[in-house]
Amino acid sequence: MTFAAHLEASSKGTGKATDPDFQDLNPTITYRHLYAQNLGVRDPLRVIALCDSDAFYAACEMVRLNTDKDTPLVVLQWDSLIAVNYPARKYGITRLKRYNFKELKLKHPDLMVVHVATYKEGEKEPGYWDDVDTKTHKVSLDYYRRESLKIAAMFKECLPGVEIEKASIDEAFFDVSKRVREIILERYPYLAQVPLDAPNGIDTPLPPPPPIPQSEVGYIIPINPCEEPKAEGVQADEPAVEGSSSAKQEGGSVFEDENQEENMPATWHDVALSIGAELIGKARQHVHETLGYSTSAGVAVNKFLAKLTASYKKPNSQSILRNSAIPNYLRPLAFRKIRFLGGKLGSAIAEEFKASTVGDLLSITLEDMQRKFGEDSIWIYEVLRGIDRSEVKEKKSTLNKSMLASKNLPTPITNASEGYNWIRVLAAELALRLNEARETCPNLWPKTIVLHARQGYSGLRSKQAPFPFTREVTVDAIAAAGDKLWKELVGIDLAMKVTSVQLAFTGIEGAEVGQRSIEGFFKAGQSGKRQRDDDEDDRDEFGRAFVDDGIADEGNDIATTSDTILAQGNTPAVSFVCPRCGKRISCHSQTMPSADQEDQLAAFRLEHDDFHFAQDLAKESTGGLVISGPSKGTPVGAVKGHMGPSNTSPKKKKRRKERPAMGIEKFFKKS
DNA sequence: CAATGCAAA
DNA sequence: GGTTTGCATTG
Repeated sequence: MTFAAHLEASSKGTGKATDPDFQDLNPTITYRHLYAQNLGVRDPLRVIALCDSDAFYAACEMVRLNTDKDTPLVVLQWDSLIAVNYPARKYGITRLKRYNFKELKLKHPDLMVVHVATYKEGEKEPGYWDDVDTKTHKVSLDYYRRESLKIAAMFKECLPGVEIEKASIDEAFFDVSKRVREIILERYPYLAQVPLDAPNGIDTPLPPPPPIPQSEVGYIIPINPCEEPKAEGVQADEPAVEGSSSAKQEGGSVFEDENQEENMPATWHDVALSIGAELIGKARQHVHETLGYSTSAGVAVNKFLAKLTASYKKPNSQSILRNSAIPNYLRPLAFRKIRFLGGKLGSAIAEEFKASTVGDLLSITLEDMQRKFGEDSIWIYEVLRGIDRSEVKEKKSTLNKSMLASKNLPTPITNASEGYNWIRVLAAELALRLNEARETCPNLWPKTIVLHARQGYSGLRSKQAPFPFTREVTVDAIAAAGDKLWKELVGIDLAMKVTSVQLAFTGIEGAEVGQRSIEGFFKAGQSGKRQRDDDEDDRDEFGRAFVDDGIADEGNDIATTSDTILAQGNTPAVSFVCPRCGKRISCHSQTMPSADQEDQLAAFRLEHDDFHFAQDLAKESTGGLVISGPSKGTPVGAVKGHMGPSNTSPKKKKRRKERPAMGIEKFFKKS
């Protein structure tokens, strides 16, 4: 085939992309695109997947109790259902309704009803008790968190070279573009070189994709959704009682489309999506086989569409949304189903434009949208047209930045001692969770502790305080800090009854999981960074000599020490000088044991190290622009906003500029 | 940094 | 609906 013919084909043969509402869904893909490594969100071969666990909490309990896969099971939290597995949905059980335990058992003798694990007053660890009472117990989701971590780790292992962003306890986004690109080049080696007769060299469009049938990669959403304008399953909570979705389980290998040509890849991006789906499908299968969790996935060109696609068919299946199918898929969709449009913003938009579907909003111009909802609502405009430039950003560690233990009090408490009692329970949970996290990441500590409380009908109010670093984080220490906050927040006079108490750690930082331990860290700190090469006379900027304190191990000329200086009164200090910037960082405290000070210093050092790392990254992407001077407290986040070219996410709505006179009030009112 | 609010699962 | 989490905004 001549290239003139290719060009002809790529401009004319894809008539579907001419829909004026949906442009850019079928960009020409050239050899340059195929070879490029850093196209990021502009990659025309981008493949993103979202994978979520089916009825996750219920699945966890099934694994824990080793039930048969067909056992109907529900998870209870007090009197409400928080998870219903698919076999149980066949009974018409949904999460929304309220049930009581005995009622359920009577109606369905074979139904397993499990109450979530709870902390009991006084008990050190959560457990599955049969006498749960919201007055004395507190829910524990620890088991689910751990299982979630296992699944994430397995996905990571199965998918080398894939960016993974854990989006919640049961969901993750995958950017498989890189790996897919490699596979395309392996499978279609004739693409590895630009043909000699290519008219535009590397900017020549690729030849047409091979007409291989894509069969085992998942359900391909048709371009023309025949007699089913609304995709079933877009509603997350829809009970699977109808034959519709239960009849076609294992959708991965079943096609209802009689038109086989529909399933032929029409573009190289379609091929890429199929390869991405293969990768995800294999990983999902491995997770299913080894951990026992079934999942559903969506594969599409961006995060928002992947997320939407994942709910097309559940459970235990995956779907692919090709670009050509986007317009017809989106138009009838209730736009409130779109991520970040499900809340107040979504209802404000619905009201403003008297709209409910994506199609209803396509007639709204960008200008109108921005006039009503601020400059940044270009994000909304684009998302309605299938465009989403947000990146899949892998978190550095799987550790969360905050840890919250909370308890709602159906029977409000009226005296301080009850308050302290609950704080102890919450503190016990936090202690357990933090210390567990420290098993894999020893130098981990929360910068602050926060207490929230709701009194009467007012909203949540909060008080926070710095949380000191200690080697052992004890229940007592946390509870003491919590009690102090309680006094500031609610005082001793409980005229207003307390209906909710939450205790949280925030600003949790430390090394990465299983990466650098404290010892390893000192080694890592010097490797790769020259500077202090031959300077054996270790002196800081004040000329004080460093003393080896035994922490840094043999042959290690690291600038860390427990020198005692008397800079601040009589405060003993532990300090080090950064070999890169010469800054001295020290830790002083009258009360802290010196071992703890050293640990804290190690953490400071790590943080400082991270700062340099972040700064190096920033230099790469800003052409050497230094963002700010290094300091003890500068977190990795300093680089935020400089990382990607266009990481447009819904984040903030309106800013700086004058707020539009109209529309804003109702946006902030509750619906 | 402290406090509050929004959104999501 | 209850229990988390993360993020943005405002002071």
